[in-house]
Amino acid sequence: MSRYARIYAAVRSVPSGRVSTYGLIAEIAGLPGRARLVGTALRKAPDDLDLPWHRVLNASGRISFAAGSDLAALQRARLEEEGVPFLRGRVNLRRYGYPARDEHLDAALWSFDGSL
DNA sequence: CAAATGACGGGGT
DNA sequence: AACCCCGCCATTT
Repeated sequence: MSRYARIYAAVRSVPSGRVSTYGLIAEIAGLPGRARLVGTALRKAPDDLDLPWHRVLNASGRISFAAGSDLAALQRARLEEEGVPFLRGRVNLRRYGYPARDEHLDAALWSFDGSL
């Protein structure tokens, strides 16, 4: 399985109404420390894959697209649409982050491997 | 092949 | 919080 395929699978594992981060997605995909690669993979992702790319934020809970850009507006709109609120331009990862503190990373890894 | 680029992240100021 | 700076590394010039 290619690195991109694992990244896409990890992105698909983020539930609606929750958000993850580039770094966490990389870790779940078995590519620790390669947050930038997640961005590269999402940029190159074919549209027909229908990935929930909008659920991936940076480590500060902020949208990584330039403020005011169309993509930034779309990402925020899609997140708010599924119940993820923004406070002063950022999402509270404590509440909406996936995997949450009690949903240990090991558990996320396990379910990820099982849903391949 | 060398240099630049970037949907990142962490540490320091 | 807001910057700045630097390490990271696959991709693209």
